[in-house]
Amino acid sequence: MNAMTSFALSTNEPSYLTGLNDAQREAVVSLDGPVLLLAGAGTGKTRALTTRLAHLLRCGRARPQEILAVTFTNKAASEMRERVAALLELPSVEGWWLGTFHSLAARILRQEAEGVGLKSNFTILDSDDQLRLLKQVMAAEGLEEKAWPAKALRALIEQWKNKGYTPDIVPRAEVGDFAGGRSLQIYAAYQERLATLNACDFGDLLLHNLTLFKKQPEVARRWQQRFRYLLVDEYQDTNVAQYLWLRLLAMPDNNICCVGDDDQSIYGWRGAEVENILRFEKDFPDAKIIRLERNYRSTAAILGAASGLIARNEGRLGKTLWTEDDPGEPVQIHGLWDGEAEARFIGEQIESLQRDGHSLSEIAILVRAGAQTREFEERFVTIGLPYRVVGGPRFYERQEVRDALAYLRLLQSPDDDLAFERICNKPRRGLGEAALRTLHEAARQGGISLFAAARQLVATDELRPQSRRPLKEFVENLDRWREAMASSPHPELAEIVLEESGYLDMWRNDRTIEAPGRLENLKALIEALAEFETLGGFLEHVALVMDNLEELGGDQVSLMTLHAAKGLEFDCVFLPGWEEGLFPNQRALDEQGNRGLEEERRLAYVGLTRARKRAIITFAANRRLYGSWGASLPSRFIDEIPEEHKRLESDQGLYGAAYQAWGGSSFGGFDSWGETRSSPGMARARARRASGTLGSPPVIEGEARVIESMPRRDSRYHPGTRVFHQKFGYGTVSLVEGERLTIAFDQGGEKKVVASFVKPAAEADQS
DNA sequence: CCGGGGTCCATTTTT
DNA sequence: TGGACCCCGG
Repeated sequence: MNAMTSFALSTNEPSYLTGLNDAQREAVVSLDGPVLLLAGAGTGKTRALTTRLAHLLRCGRARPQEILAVTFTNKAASEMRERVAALLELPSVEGWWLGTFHSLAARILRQEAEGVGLKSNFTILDSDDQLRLLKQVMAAEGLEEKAWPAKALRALIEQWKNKGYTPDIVPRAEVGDFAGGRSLQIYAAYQERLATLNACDFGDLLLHNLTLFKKQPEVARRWQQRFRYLLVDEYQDTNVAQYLWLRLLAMPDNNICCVGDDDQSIYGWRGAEVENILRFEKDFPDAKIIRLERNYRSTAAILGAASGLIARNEGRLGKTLWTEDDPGEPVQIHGLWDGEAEARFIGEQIESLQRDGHSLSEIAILVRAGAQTREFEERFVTIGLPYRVVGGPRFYERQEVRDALAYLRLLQSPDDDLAFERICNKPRRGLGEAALRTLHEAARQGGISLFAAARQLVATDELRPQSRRPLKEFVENLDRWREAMASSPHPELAEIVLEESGYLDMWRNDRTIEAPGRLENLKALIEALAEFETLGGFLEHVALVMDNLEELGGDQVSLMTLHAAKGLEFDCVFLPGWEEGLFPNQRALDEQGNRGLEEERRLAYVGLTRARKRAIITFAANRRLYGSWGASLPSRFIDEIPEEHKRLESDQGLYGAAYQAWGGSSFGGFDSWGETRSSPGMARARARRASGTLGSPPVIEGEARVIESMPRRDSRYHPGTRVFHQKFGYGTVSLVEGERLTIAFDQGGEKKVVASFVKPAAEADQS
């Protein structure tokens, strides 16, 4: 131990320990041996974890290079990096072994690639590449794609990899009859293809690590000795492969600290094993278990509601969250007539909160399934309430970005066949299917890559001139650009490539509404490129950090799934759609039984505990599902929230009627309850009839206020005016009612929109 | 090579 | 209901 630091420790406590509660402090200073830190929602787990890391260094137990700190997401990793750097007053923690499972495994694998038959510069394929490769393999195996969807096989292989199975050790029982029982054979062929391509998919990163450590114990030993202390975040989300990897690396000293919350395990369907955390004490017999139970986030009422709910689950490790906070308001529960009324109600509540000075960014709507956001979006567009949907398509997954990346990958590694295939005819160069088939044939025969085959082929007359000419030009271009890599900085090179290949022109000439956005994205990509030293470094980043470029909007309500909300918090949280079948989700129940129900309940727990001050649950008595209407029952989870922590806001007996239904009594008051299905038209008519009596403020009131708050009447719009809307693109005004415009959008049909949300098409064109 | 139209399907999602 | 995907016609 370093003399200086131990001196500091013995005389006065390090400053970073002040302000921690007893449990947190214990979590920080219990450095040796296995520690399980059970950290309930909002109990300051990240703080404990980062402080522990800082403490390990400060008291000289380990040097940065000897600590392995693992998270699940890039977001969590960067947050941890920032906080550790801040704690230790370092400019950055560059080079430390702090990252996601995948990035850390990739880093190890780059150093050990030969051990599993790869070269150190292997390519990391994302799931899109993976799918295309799999399709090729399946075709080669003579499987009909229609009968056996490649996506299903990808899912199967992913499951196997999650469990740590290489093709040679997949248990018989795990092989279903997919592809006529040949799934395992295809898995093996797929792995072989990957090896030939010098490529890995995400699952391989960990799997290769496991294989390597198993086959070469001395390599394993080297890494075990290197990492003297391990920190693991969100341990309840680990799958078998990750678990095995951690156990291996932790040996022999088992200085491993796992942080997690069994009650927040919501990724079972993705291979996460709650059992990992439940079994911790058995895995590590001398483990120390520390509970963080003091909550710093929510009111006592919210905690009471959430705790009461989660207590229904069996097989928990058990925690009792408490707070010194005010009881606050009980959780509100509102029954509404249908989804439309629900959206209207929540819209009004938000406007009311806004009037009371609440910031929209402190309000979230958390739904069970992504499709539920739609109804809210429509409503919010109509009333002009700013919102953002969290978790849309991610930046590096966009078509244009992936195309551009394929160009860069092809420069970096000429033998990247998947990249070659992706862009050899983008923009169109007349290299269609026929030409590609010839190329594939030549490549297979010569045992070379597509690019190498192309180079050979253009020197012969095997291809017809219409293909040979553009292919020759393509090959020459690639050669030229690759030469330019030496002299031009890579952002500049990227620009040259995209320009000279005609790729940028392709989008400039594209008349669809997406085109300008795509060009923007390409610009952003080039800017991102500038932040990296090398092209290779950038590509590694892209492969593993499929991040969204954080769009910093103004003051907006957040709309997202419950899953996406994990780890976030808001003053006020709306939880719509708490209905049997929707939430808990019927499919989860059907497929997983009680296990599924418990995971749904944990999801409900996660939802409630996102709220700091206020949580509002709603349910609809009628819900349109897949186009047809059905009556729905309030979720059993509503019933499970302790009485003293909830307030039932019964509208015209709707709530009571529906709610009592759970107790087995009949639904009174509504003649439609008996019907299970009815036509949309009828339901709509009923909804209209009912909305006036449901006690929600009449629609007109809300809209009148919106109109008042408008600066002045905008006379720029008339029927026939061309306009542009941020989300819907271009359209033509068909009706003007004060500030409310009815617009026929070129894509997406007719919608009612507040005038301030659009601008004349002519203005949009200029920018 | 595009788009119209038919068909099928329908949690949750990170790396 | 709506989207994703596929097939075929112009």
